[in-house]
Amino acid sequence: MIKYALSKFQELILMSVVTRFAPSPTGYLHIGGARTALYCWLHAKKHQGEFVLRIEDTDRERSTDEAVQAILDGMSWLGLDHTQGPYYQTKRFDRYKEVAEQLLEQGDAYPCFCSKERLDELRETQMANKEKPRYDGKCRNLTPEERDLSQPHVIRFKNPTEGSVKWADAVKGNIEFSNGELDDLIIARTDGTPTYNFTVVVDDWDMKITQVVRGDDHVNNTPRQINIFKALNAKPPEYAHVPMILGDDGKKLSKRHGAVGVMQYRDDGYLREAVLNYLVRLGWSHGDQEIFSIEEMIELFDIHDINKAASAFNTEKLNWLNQHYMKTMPVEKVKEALMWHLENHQIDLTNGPAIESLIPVFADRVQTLKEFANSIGYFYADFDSYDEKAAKKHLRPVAKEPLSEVQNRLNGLTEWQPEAIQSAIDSTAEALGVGMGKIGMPLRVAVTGGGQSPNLDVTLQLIGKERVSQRIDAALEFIKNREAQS
RNA sequence: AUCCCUAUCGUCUAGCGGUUAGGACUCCUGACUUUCUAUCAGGAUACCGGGGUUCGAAUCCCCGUAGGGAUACCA
Repeated sequence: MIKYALSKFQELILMSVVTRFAPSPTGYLHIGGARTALYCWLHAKKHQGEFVLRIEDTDRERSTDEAVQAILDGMSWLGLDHTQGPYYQTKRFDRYKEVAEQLLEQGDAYPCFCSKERLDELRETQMANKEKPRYDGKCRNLTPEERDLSQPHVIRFKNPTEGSVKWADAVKGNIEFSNGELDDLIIARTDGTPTYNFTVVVDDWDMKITQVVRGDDHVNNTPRQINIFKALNAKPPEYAHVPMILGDDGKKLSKRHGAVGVMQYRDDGYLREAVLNYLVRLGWSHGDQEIFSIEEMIELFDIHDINKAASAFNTEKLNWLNQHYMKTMPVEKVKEALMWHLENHQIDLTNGPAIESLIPVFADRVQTLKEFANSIGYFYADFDSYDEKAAKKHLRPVAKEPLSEVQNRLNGLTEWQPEAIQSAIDSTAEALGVGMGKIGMPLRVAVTGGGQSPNLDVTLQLIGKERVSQRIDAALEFIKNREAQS
């Protein structure tokens, strides 16, 4: 007990956890990035550590302010708040330059004067000879006299040629690369701007990142980065390379798959709780548990339990989770998320029942908030036409008598409550000697305009007594007109 | 071409040398029912292939196969 408490304590002072999410602002925050961000956030939260947001915008051609905003929006919608940053790499150029100088001085980097043309040619010959394309080190051993720094040049990192780089990846396990596979990568371009593999190392080092959680497309960059860390005499962080997310069809995620930007999920009517729960379970698990509150995620999450294999995104399961949360979350919380969609659908809440009373009755019949907003129009506004099929089937001359009879009984009610409404309907069916189907459906179509709705008792109650009576009148009128036409 | 990674129901996954291979989504059947749902109860479906190691392999090793990633003055 004491031993445990002590080690826990030591762990805290010895290495307080710092994770980072480091997207490049070339587009919206996509679902794969969101999951990576969630894992980073969870790991930091679990260990009461720091979560750094860093914008990797060194590629000025492709980075945009809109994309930065989209990423910020996505993160904040999901509630993945950072404790540091956002840092922008473009604001740290001086620092990168300084470190590059250091490497140059140490002899761990060198200027390279090879032209792009020569490099392209080199690559082509190597490909033709079925070799792995890589820089041949032409400028690696130039003498100081041979280096004319007034000429255009890049700076390359002098990668070790012998031995290998290995690390224990938190998700993939032991990985080893032979240095012979690596070449001397460019750390500064001709215009002096730093490149990715270099800035990442400097930043992860400066920001004291303890766990790098990122997409597994970075596995191949890791040995290069570790070598730079070594040259800088710095300790590399722990790496956790999470596999990518595939589309519904098992293919690489792309625009074809529809909702790939995180904000699109909000627009499509998903609750952030559902998206988070879905994402955490996609590629990570804790036994058989499917439902995780944010608190449970933080408590139970462990980067070592992340799955090694890529996983396909399954909208049906997301839908199920979304409905689950609509059914189980406090009504107030659901309402909060729902409001945006109601405004979108131009539903005037002043002209109908309290939206809170609709949430429990609709939560178990729709899967998204969008669908929700789409289904409740008749509580707030009169409709000017019926669903064609439903009307054809149920608003027929035979329905006239049941409709007027039930209207009479409903009008006579002193108490407009589900029980009373239900008994009015029941007694109508009984009095006329017909089944429920003969009265229920015409009534449903009359008051909702369509063939689907919650139970009639609550539906009628929520629509309101007066409105129900008016709509039955309208339905009777509709039937008469129809009779006259045929 | 080379290097790296991966492989359990259709999908997400549990499993970490001995299990009737478990759960969830989806699907099917039944119950409930005035519609659509929801709910409850059943059911179907999986260890990529081949070799080893072992008394015993989904699990460890090797070789294939398939998929993915990387080999940029992108990140």
